Order: sequence, then C-alpha cells, then structure tokens
Amino acid sequence: MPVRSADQIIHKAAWLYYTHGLRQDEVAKHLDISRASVAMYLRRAREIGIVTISTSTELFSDDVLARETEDALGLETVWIIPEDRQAFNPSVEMPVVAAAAFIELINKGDRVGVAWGRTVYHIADVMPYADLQGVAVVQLCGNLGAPYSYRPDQCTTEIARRLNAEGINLYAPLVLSSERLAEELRREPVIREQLLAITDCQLALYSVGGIEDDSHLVKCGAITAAEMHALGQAGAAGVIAGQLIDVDGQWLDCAHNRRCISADLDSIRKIPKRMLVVQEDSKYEPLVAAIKGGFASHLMVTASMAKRLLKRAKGAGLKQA
Amino acid sequence: MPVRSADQIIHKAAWLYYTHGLRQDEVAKHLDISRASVAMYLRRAREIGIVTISTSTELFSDDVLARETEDALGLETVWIIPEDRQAFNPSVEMPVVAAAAFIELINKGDRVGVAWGRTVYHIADVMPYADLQGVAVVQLCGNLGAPYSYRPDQCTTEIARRLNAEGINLYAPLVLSSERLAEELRREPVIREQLLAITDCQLALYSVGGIEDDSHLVKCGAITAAEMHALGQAGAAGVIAGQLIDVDGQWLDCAHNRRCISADLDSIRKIPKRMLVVQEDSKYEPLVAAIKGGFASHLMVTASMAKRLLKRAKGAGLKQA
DNA sequence: CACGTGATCTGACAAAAGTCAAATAGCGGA
DNA sequence: TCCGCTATTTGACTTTTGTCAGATCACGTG
Repeated sequence: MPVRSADQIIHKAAWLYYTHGLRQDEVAKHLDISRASVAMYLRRAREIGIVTISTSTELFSDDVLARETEDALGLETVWIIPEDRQAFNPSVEMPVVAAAAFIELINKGDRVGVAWGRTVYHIADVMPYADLQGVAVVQLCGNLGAPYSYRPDQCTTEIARRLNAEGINLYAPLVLSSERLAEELRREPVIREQLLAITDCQLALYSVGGIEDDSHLVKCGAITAAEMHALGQAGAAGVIAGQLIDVDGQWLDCAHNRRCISADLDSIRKIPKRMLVVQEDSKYEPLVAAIKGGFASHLMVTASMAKRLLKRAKGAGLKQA
Repeated sequence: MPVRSADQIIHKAAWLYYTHGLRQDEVAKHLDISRASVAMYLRRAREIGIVTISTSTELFSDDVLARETEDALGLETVWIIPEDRQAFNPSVEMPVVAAAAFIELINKGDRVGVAWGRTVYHIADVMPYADLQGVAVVQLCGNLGAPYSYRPDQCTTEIARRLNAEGINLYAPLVLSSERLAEELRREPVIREQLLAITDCQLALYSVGGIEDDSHLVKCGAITAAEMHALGQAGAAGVIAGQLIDVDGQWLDCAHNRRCISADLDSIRKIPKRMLVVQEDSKYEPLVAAIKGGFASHLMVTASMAKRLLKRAKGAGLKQA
C-alpha cells in the first residue's frame, strides 16, 4: 500500500461526489473501480468526517452552533441570536425573532401556555398580528401587580389579541399571604380546572428568571431581597413561571413556592413544545437549571450563551433528564 | 416568512441528514414536513453550498489543494507533497512518494515510458521492488553521457530491474552533431519502430527541465550555456524528454530539437497517463509550459507550487488545450 | 372577494445508493 | 514457493432517493 493511497482515493471519491456532484457510477468510472467500492469509500469518508456541513463560511457558523447545541443538550430546536454583528442588539432583536419563531410553532387548534416576565412581555410587544382562530392562549401563572406595565394577564391578553386567538386568563394572584389560602384557592373548581388544563397545552412560552436582587420576583414585591438571598442559600437557582427551582431544575420546597398559584412544574414539563427564551447572558446558571429540569425543548439564546452551554455540555455531560 | 426560517429549515434538514445520518423520511418526520420537501431542501442545501468536503481540519488541507488543482488545471490526479511539516524534505520524500504513486498507475501488461533527468533518476533510485511481469519499461529519449551517474538508459534499466519488468532501451544518442544525421538515424528501422512504439505506452514518467545555466542539458554538455541563453530569447521555456518547448508547451523549432533523437512530443501527448513530477519550486515557468502543452495528466508537486499554479489558473485561466 | 402567485404536499415511478455474500487479490510467514 | 490470513472488490439484490404532475394551501393584490 503506497503512501496515503488509501486516504487519497477516499478523499478523491468524496471530492468528485460531493464537490463535483458526480453520480456514484460516474465516480466509479472516473477512478476505474466498481460503484460498490465508491459507495464504500463514501461511507468511510463520512465516518472519518471528511464530509461536513459547511462550517468554513462565516455564513452558517451560527446555524452550526445551533445544531451542535441541540445535539449536545438534546433539545429539539435552538435558535442563536448573533451578537458580534454590529448594530445587532439581542435585547432588541431577540423578542422579534422569538415572536416569529413562536408563531411558527403554533398549529391550528393548539392551546399555548404563556408565562410571564420581562422577556415574555417584550415578545408580546412585538408579536406580529395573525389570524389564528381556534387557538387558545392560556396564562400559566397567577397575577401580580408589576412595577412596570406588564402583568401576567396582560401578556396573555396581548398575545391572544395579536394572534386573534382566545385568551384564557388565570383569575388568581401569583402569591398569597398564607399557604393555607393558596391551597384552598388551588382547590377552587375554576382555578383547579385551569391549572389542570395546562397539561393540554401543545406549546408553552417563557423565560427563566434569576435570583439576584434585581430579579423580577423581587422587583415586583413578591419576595424581598433578603428572602431571595436566603432562598439562594437554600438552593434556589432560578425562576420558572413564578416558582423557584433548584440547580437541577426541580421544584424547591420553600414558603414562596407553597404560597404560589401557578402551573405545576410537572404539567409544564409535559407540554410537548417548551420554548425558553433567554436574553441576558447573566442568566447562565438559571438557564442551566431550567434545561436540567427539562423546561426547554426549544431554546433561544445569544451565540455566547450557546457557546457556554455547549462548552459545559461537552465537558461534563449536561443533558436534560 | 419569519426571520431566516427558510434558511433555518434547510440547514436543519441538512444537519439531520448529513451529520446525523438520518434517512430523508426520518428527517421529514422530525421536521413534520413531507419527504419530498426534505429532498428539495437538501438539493437547495447542496446548491447553496452548505455541504462541503472538510477543509476545516488541517488533516485534509493538502488533499483539498490537490483536488482544487486538478479541477483548475483539468488534470486527472495531483499529488501534493507537504512542505511546512518539519523534517519533511521534498527533495528526499517526493521521489519515494512518486515511485509509489507511479507503481500504482501501472496495470498488468502495460507499456510505460520513462524519460530522463535528475528527478526521474531519483525516483528510479527509490523505486520499490515489485513483480510486474508483462510490463515493459521503454526509454523515451536518446542517450547522453552524464556528468553524474545517471544516463537515460540507466534510468530505464534500473526501473525495469526493480519492477522485474522488461527494459527496452533506445539505442541512439540524444543529440547528434547534424540535423541530417539525426534525420537519417530516425529513419533507421530499429530506431523508427521504437519511436513509433511510444504511442502504445499507457503511462509515461518524466519531469520538466529548466532553461537556466544549471539546467540538465547544459550540465550534460548537450547545449552550451550561451546557446541556452539564446534559446531562451527565442522562446524556449522548458525541456521535455530532452527537447525544448515554448511557453505554450509546443515543440520549439530550433537546431537542438532538430538534432534530437527522442520521443515525438505528440506521441507523448497521446499517452493516456502522463505523470509529471516536479521537485524544485524554481521550475514554475517550465511547469506551466509543460501543463499548457498537455504533458501532464498526473502531476506531483510541492504544496507551494500547487498554490502558485492554482492562483494563476484562477486568475487567468491556464487550462491545457 | 375572486384572483394569481409561489410554495408545499401527494402519490407514483424511475434512478441512484446501500448492502451483502462470495470471489479475489495482496501480504506475511512457514 | 506455497499457504492461509485479511482486506478489498464484485455483482446482484433491496432500499432509499430524486423527480414529476397535479392538487392544495397560504398570502398578498387588484
């Protein structure tokens, strides 16, 4: 066997086939071997990794990153928001792209759940108008007076309005002053039904909250900064639909969560398409927790965030359970 | 049509198909579209150029260069000798690789022509031993006493010996003192037959000579340095099988050529596989002439030479006629 | 609101690619 | 030099893919 002749012929066959677009029998004729051999060489070429989806051109680098992140994290779809590009601000563009992607995920007759947060509201704010009759937009978490102009029910209502869909609000506060009251309210038929109906959603849209002092729950007055600190000590890692989750994405057994009226985390996990949109790169830890907890099947993040996730996944093996 | 969703689905389909190796119907199921659409997206992906032969990994960069050079110059096979790699000296390695590649080109019962020169001798010197009975190694050009230890007949003989093949020497001088004598000798039946038989060769091996003062013809005393200078002025660009060619690779009408006993250039051009091996990067112009003249179907050069050829071909369009 | 436009789906057929058992060739060791 | 081993190659067969015409659908327009 002469020097590299084995690789040589494999590479040449792959070149003629993939770059020149010849048929296998043409390649065979060209190299004076049988077509079956060409098929074999091509299989090897693929195994070796000679043939790849274009990564060389800058054009597709984000797409490749998206695909790799999907594979590494076991997600169905990942959207990457480029950031290096000048005049391209994730905090402005991401909601627009997210809204478009979100609409794409909706099928006729679907029931879609919408949680709450700055990100979700921003998405609602740029949601294109569409005619999705027969679609129902349901509120995933209880209400809460907000220091800014977006309350959970407003998100739901606004999205439903824009999509010309039915809006189904949850007529309950997000947090109650006592566990007992929360428990009782949850048992109320109206509320109970609505919470149960969440399992029927085909699609959910939410972000994940942080547990810093400037977190949404703190700003809205649902939790004091001091309490949040304590919760962080107790293992809280992020917020999903108003509820705290630990580093593994599991429901955190704490006073706040017990006093919460919101979608049961397991109900959310059962929703087939769970679209998680994260704008801020600072939400890395909450995001990791959310992914671990299985709260994302569809994820939209910045390129740098995706790279961090990918790096971590490759190193340790962060897969959703 | 949402932001980039068109490209998005094309890229994803290509990813699942090419990287994950899913079948088209599996991809279709995954993306919830018809198989026909998958086929369409994949076609577009190929058209756009999403699928490529790996160029990212250093591993194959030389192979890619080889394929590109083949394409640009219309050659059948190009071998690249890497040079950047440390402890890899083209002048040492190339003959070894050339010898191996040369043997690969020989088929049972073939008649192979061998010309003469430092390069060819070096190849002969490292030619592996093989048992190629039924193969004939024929000498392409007349003999010439050499200042070093390699004469044309020695090249032929040595290669034939190593390959255990039949050696057919050309019993004539390369250059005669008069055109008349050369003409008469060419008409001699023995010589004539042998020269005609060159057309029957399936394979030829040679290098291309330069026209500098240190060129082989000058060193061997066939041409004086002064004559060579004049020939250069007259349009000589290189030497093939002892004969001068112009910049277009055409036979140069000059005294030397007319006094030469060697393979007719057209006979050489008719040989299906013409393996041209060039070690020195300084032979760029002669090489270009040789390629233009159609003297190469198989070419072995250094990476830097290939790059120069490629650059030129891309710019101007240097294709063999 | 009918219309045209462009994209996608369906189903079916032809073409190409994948696969496998058996034949063959190359290669090292006895 | 012969033998047996392994890896490659072949030819025949099955599966997958490419492609087409017509139907359908979404969407923007006059």
